[in-house]
Amino acid sequence: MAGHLPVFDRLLEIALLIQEDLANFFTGTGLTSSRTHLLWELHRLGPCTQQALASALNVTPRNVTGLVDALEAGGFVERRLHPNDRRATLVTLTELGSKTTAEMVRGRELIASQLVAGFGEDHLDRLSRDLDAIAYRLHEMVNTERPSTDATA
Amino acid sequence: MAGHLPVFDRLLEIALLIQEDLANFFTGTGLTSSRTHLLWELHRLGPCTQQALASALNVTPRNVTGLVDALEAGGFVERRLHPNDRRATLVTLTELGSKTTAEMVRGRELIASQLVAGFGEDHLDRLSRDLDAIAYRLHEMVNTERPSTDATA
DNA sequence: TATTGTTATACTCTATAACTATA
DNA sequence: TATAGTTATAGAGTATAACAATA
Repeated sequence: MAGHLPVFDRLLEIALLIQEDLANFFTGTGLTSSRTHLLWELHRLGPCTQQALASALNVTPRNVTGLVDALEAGGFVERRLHPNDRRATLVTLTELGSKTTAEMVRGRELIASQLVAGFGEDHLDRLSRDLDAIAYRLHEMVNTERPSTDATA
Repeated sequence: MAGHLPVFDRLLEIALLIQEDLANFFTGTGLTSSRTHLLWELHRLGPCTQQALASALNVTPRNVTGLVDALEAGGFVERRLHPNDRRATLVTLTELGSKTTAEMVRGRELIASQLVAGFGEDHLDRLSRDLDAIAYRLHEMVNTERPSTDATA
């Protein structure tokens, strides 16, 4: 019966630490976490429209405008003409942007490997499966409209 | 050599989902995540000064002023006179605040148990230990000034 | 002199609504 | 008519700096 809270608390703690750690990692690049996130999606998606970024980041198009403005001012991305649609802009990484995302990839790998250094193959597999299960259940919980815990008035 | 990235990615995913889920849980209470966080710390610490809250939340005292203003307006907390120090205020939970934090405790336990439902005792222990190790390493990473990954210019 | 909380100011993220230019 | 991106406006979180009251 006991034993599940420690897991949850650890996960929460880890969630916060990962954020801190990642933030720490990018301090000095002049990037906020939102801008970092956009840059990361751009790296994953390749050049794309602001609409696509808005969907990927789950924010409004207006919000993307602001983030792209800032990243453009910082020299990380460029707005280019869309070949087929003159309404749209194609947001693309500049050289600095590419260098930065390459750095992000390396940093992510470094942190990832340090996190579980010394864990054997089987150990990693087992842990991965557990986390898979947990992530799956969380997805379910998020998508299931919470059945109202009767939060009082 | 391979196998650590999945773990990291899952942890990141879980981190985001937990946030979403918790946010979801408190939608309707009219509480933002920052205010929820303050309420939670107040629940953990008991009545305390804004300075103490600022330390606990790792934000500036000025920030706490704003959050307490909002929570006070919402009827969740009260500012009381500090018995020994007339400069300070003692922030305390109102009845509504206490009811809300009690709800938070229940919600946390519900989520926590659903997360690992069906995991046996040994399984939970093993997982807890793994997460302990990971949290420990993250603490180390955050506290160790990143040894400069040579982020270029 | 140091500390507690506040006012003043500013920046970032975020959202909605109305508008322009395309499609 | 619908879509892509923008301007206008607003609210929340956060920070620094200056200031009042109190220690």
